[in-house]
Amino acid sequence: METTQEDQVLISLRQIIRATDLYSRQLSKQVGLTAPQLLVLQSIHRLGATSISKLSTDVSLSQATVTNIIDRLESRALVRRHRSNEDRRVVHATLTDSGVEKISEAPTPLQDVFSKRFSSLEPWEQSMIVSSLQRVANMMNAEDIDASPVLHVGGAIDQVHENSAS
Amino acid sequence: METTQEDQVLISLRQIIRATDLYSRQLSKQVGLTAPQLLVLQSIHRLGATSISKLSTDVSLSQATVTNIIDRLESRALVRRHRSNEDRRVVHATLTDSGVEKISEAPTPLQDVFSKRFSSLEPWEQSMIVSSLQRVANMMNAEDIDASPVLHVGGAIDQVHENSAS
DNA sequence: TTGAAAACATTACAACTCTAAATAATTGTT
DNA sequence: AACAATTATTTAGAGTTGTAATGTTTTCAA
Repeated sequence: METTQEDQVLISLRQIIRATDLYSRQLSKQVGLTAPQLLVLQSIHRLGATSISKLSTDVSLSQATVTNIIDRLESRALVRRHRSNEDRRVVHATLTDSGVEKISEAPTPLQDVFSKRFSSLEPWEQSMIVSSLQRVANMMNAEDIDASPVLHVGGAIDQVHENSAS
Repeated sequence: METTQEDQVLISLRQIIRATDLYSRQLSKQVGLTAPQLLVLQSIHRLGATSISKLSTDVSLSQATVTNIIDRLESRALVRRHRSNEDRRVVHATLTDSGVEKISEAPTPLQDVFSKRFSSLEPWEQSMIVSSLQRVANMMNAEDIDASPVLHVGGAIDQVHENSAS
């Protein structure tokens, strides 16, 4: 039986998902934070005091999951919760001092190896990979997008808004 | 603040992982099987009576996880276990009749939308996506593979087999 | 042959993840 | 003002996943 292109997609995806998970656990040992925890922390850092729901869409996790993660972060005093005054339904999360500190000492949420190798690729290669990933993500979420004409492949690749100007 | 290419990778990845998870749950409602369960079932179908460890590398999951999944499959009589006679350490898993039936009625382990849209892409587009995914997977696993500069798309998959006895 | 090391599988445990239901607060309608 | 509908978050419950520890069986060497 031969492997189709689609099979290859599936295989790669599983490997990627697994690698991501393994790295998360490794991270947890080294820094004391799992990848999703770090992700949420960074998101709070970036967005300022935001609602749980905003965080949830930002990191692509359900509200319940974010609540769960914040529970843990709060119990370690990396994050603090307080209800908004304008709208007492919403809960704002902010970083504590140790939360900020923790972020600064933490590595990337992606494998270091990956970062290193990825950044050493040619810009066009990076773009190709990014646009492929985006296409896959898009094709998977395509419930609403029924006939979305977007994504003209040619344009997608040229879309290099980042010029590695280091 | 600007999003780098690497950020884009991370974002897409999270979306893909989430989409995969959501689909798995949807599948579970429709067919009564989660994606990894289906995956394991198909793997047994394809490989014949194999050991747990072979299955585990085939579907990119840990042994413990496969054991766990097989527990569930066995309790539903989709799979049967029996110890090998040649080597009584290993456990073989085989499909029952209802297991085979289940497979035939199950959809792809990937979103139907995805399959549909992916298969409607031009061959070169498919190849580009596959090779991008493979590169990502490889860059993430790159512990052993130290300086492998090139990925010949065809052969890339076999590389992952090797699991170093350092 | 016997004992140590290795290989295979399972168990125990902890984290993550989701959906659905429950709780709390706001908004809109009458 | 009171009640319904909506919005935001949390809780409850179940499945997936991995590591570490455990129990078996095999292999190998003295």
